[in-house]
Formats: sequence, C-alpha cells, structure tokens
Amino acid sequence: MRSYNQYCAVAKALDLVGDRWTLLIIRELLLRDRCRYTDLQFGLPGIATNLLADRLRDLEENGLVRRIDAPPPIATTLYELTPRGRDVKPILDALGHWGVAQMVVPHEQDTFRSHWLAYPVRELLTDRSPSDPPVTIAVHTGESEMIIETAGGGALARQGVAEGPDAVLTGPPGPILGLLTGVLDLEQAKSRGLTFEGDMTAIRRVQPVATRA
Amino acid sequence: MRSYNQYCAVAKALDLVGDRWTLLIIRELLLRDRCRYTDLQFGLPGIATNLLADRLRDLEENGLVRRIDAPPPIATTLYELTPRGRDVKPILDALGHWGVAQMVVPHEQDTFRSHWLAYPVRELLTDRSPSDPPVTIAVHTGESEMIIETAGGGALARQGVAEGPDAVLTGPPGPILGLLTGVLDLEQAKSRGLTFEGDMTAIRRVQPVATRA
DNA sequence: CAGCATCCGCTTTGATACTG
DNA sequence: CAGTATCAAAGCGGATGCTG
Repeated sequence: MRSYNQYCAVAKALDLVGDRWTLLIIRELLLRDRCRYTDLQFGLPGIATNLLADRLRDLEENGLVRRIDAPPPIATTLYELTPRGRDVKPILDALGHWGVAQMVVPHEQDTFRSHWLAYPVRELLTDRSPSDPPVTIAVHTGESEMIIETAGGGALARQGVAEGPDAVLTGPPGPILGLLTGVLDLEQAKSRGLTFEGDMTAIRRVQPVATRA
Repeated sequence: MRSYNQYCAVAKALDLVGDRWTLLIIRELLLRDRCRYTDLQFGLPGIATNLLADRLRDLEENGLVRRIDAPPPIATTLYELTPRGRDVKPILDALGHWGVAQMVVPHEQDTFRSHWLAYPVRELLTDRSPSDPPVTIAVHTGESEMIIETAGGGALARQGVAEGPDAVLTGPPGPILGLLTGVLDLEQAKSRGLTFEGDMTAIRRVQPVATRA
C-alpha cells in the first residue's frame, strides 16, 4: 500500500489499483463474478499465493472487494466486487482495448484461460450484417468451451456449450484470434494448429472491417 | 520489463504500462506535450532519477516515447509520446475519472503541481448554462497560474494568466477543488485556507449538478 | 482441499552521490 | 542539464507448511 503522495486523480487511482496483480485480480472478479480463492488462483497463473492473499486484503480494506462466508452447504469464502470495485471496469476496458494490439503475436510461453477471450472478442470483432439472424461460433481452446455470438451490432464471448453452432474453432488461442480478426487466413491458421469446421461466412461476418487479411 | 505471460489483452497492456511510475510518466507527457528530463522530474515528485531514466528507456524501446535531440540553440533532449503512446490517453482518462473520488479528502503530505488540475476539472466540473457567454476562473495554487473556462458544455483547465476573470481562487488545492465541486461551501473552504474574490455565480455555474453542498 | 502464513533467494525500488 | 553509480530496504516469486 505504498502511495505516490500526489494530489492528482490518476495518482490516487493508481495508489489503490496500481500495484502489481491488483488490476488482474479485478479482471477475474469482473469476468467471473463472485468466486473462490482457488478460482482466482486458477485465473491468475503466476501469482504467488501470499501475494493473492495480501492483495485481497488490501482490496477489501479499500472497499473494492467484499468477502462472503458462504453458508454450510458450500462452506467456503467467496469474493466479489463492491459497487466501487465494479466501477473499475472502464479502466480495464481501456486497458483491454489498447492491449489487444499486443496480442497479434502470441508469445510461446504465454498461459491462457478461456474466459480471457471476452476482451479481444468484444474489442475486436463486429457484426457486419446486424439485421441477419445472429450467428454462433463454438470455440474450443483452453480449459472450457466458449461461445461467440453476434449481438447488438458486435460480438460477445461467454462460457457454454453451443447447440448447432455455425462454425467450430479448435486449437490454440493465437490462430483462433488470428482467424477471427482476419490477421491470418484459413490456411495460415490451420498451419498453426487450428481445426475448422462449419461455415466460413460466419467467421467473415464477425471480422473487423478495417484489418482484413 | 517483467511480463505476466498471460495471453490476455489486459495483461499485455499492463506488461507495457503497468510498472510503477510508467503511467504517471505518460500522464506528464500527455499534459505537457513534449518536455525535458528535468520537466518530467519536476512533474513527478518522488521518482528516483534512475527509475525515470529506466522507464524512459523502456518506453522508448516499446515505441511509446520518442526522444528528440533538439538542435544547438536549445541543445537538450526532449521527450514526447508517439501516436501509440498517445493512444494510452483513454486509460489515463478512465483512471482519472475513477480516481477523483479519492481526492475529496486531501492528504497532508501530498505534493501538488498546477497542471494536475486538468483531470478533476474535466471529470468533475460542468457548465450549467452552456448558452450563456463563457466564464473564466483564475486559480492560484501550486507553482503556476491556471485558468478554468467553460467550453463545450463542460469546463477545462489550462496554464495561463486570466485577464478580467469572473472569479479568483487562491490557496491550497484541496479547498479549491472542494469549493469548485460543491463538497465545501464558501465558509468551509475559507476556513481551510481559501481566498476568494469575484462572483460566486461563476463558481456555482461549473459545480456538478448531482453532488451539491 | 480451501485458505492462507512463513521462509528464502532474488529483483526492484528509493535515496543519495557523483559525472560529462 | 541529463543522466549513471552505488547501496540499503522493500517487494516479488516460488516452495513449503500449517490449519479448519
């Protein structure tokens, strides 16, 4: 809880959420809503367990996180954001929007969790024909199945199993995002480990208009 | 340049701008445009000089900052943001927007620089009667004079000397912001060191509508 | 097993001093 | 002015141990 000691709005914000790992903890709580300590650990590969405990304590003291002692049937502590903590979302959105540019070249040793897809999908993909019935793309990458759906003129990702998807993407996240964003064409993506089934027009529909392969 | 090694847009952004002091350096370069090493030091009270040098090197390597060797008449190095660096602005805006809530209680040992007013003024103040001719408020706090002006339905702060301002605020930044935001009334602000001259209706005009004292 | 606390080697930070 | 050099202290990451 070191402070910059500057009477400046940005510095005051960073005093509370600028420590290493803190914004990523809030990312997890935003993406997964209320969850357990172990869920947070899973969603934050690389964090030391004492650091996670420390940060959660700090966040609780500062009123961004609330701790819920679930009743006997579950008998575990759950963590969730307070309203003030949820207000951090625009900061993460801005970071995500700026950070997607850094994802085009996936790094070899990067870890990955399925639910992280939410940011690039929302920031990068679109719906080129919003008046047509929505399309569904099943994505098999990481630890759990994800669904990408067109909605409200854009595209959203959520966890779940698609019934009768228009397309199915399987493989590592790099070529999957590469194909979805149009940075890679189908052949390039396949050569990097992607398996594709279904209708390519569903893919083309969500590709961003500007940056086409 | 430690990385989280997560294939996630937010983590990738934090890999580049998440280190301590980095976002505040970008704040300075955004607020002051191109400036010298010493100007940055002045705008970043508390930073160690080696850290500033390290961060500037990292930022340059990552393509966010450009170094300009000014020709003989000036004969000094200037730093400025690249387009990619300027794209960080929405992140700082989101942080500033969220962080102003932390400014209502100024801390005793906080340092202050006049140009930092830009964030709370833009985020907090408004123009309650945009159709009327604009008002000007001179602010004397910190090391240089600032002008607050209504414009485009809101209020902006910039460095400069006002000619014939509608009001003049002098004193520490806490009560000045307190009065401007309506958290303090004139008597409370005066008792905390504020000196006020001019027309209170100019102050009331920029006060936020929701949180009135 | 969930939820930490402790210990330890290493890196980063912050303060100061010094140099071209 | 624009940094580099040095060094103590704090923070971090990894491993392990403890408790309900």
